[in-house]
Amino acid sequence: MNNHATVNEILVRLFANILDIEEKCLKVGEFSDLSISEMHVIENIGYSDERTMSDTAKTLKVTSGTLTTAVDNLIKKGYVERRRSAEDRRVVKIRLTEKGKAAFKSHEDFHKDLVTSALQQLNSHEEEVLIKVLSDIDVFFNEKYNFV
Amino acid sequence: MNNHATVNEILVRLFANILDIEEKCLKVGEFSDLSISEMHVIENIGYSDERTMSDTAKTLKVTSGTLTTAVDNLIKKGYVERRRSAEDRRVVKIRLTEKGKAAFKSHEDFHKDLVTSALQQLNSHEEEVLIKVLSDIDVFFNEKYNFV
DNA sequence: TAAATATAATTTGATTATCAAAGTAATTGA
DNA sequence: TCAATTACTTTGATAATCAAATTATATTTA
Repeated sequence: MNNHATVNEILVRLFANILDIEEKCLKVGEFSDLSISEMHVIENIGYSDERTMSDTAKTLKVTSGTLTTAVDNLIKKGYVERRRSAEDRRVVKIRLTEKGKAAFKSHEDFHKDLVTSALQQLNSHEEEVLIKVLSDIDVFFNEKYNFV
Repeated sequence: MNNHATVNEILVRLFANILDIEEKCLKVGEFSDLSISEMHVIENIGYSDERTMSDTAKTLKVTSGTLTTAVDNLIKKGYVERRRSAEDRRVVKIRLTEKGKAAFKSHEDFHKDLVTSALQQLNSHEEEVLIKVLSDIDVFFNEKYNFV
């Protein structure tokens, strides 16, 4: 029970810290004209070659109106391209430009670096446990709060 | 190296999920007139009996102007009280009202529940490793990114 | 197959969170 | 004592977001 309070405190702090580190590092890097939420849109598109607006909005958990304006801005800044689908002309497909891909890669590298730094602190047994624990928690949250 | 990619993916997903769960649970609960960021202000004040505006702004990492408007709204909604310090009349002290304390407790309980749920998945050895690992990472981030 | 319904995206109008810079009032220190 | 500093608030601007209305297209159904 005491442990739970500890974990809670550490998690709250870790959470705030990570968000903060991400934001500050973005602001001093090559792609500082991107906000965190714009970077999250890029991150979301970047894992696929091409995505529809509605799928992207759904996984980002924003309304399609919100995504439309976000994508408008990313297009203006040269990170994203938009085209209408030929099969279903209601559908709009978005993909990263070369600049978008570079930003995606840079953000991925930052993430990897963060994780590598963190894992370097651990011995191989701890690393194994951490991975198991994180997967378990991930699965569990998806089940328990799947109404979300 | 492969592990790092796994940890990265899980963390990104876990992060998004936790933020989302927090927001959605807040919206269906008793204190649904509070936004997440308002709840974070309450959380920050709640650990102390009374805090100054500048200390609070600093730990929340927002400007004092931002905090002033946030506190204005929290006062309007009845969660926070503000008074000028007698010792130094430039200083403004804020504290939670009874309603604010109730909201704080409710949010704490939610956090505890989340952590308890997560920890239930683990045996005691795993739990121990998790706590050590989280503390190590927390300390490490504070050192590595303390420019932030 | 024409009309009704559903779907995908955008636009509109609003709110909230945020910042930087300017302003106000109180305190400190040379 | 008055210039500089500090603590906070106000102002004016911008980002991100939503819900609801709108437009265009596709699907279903009578």
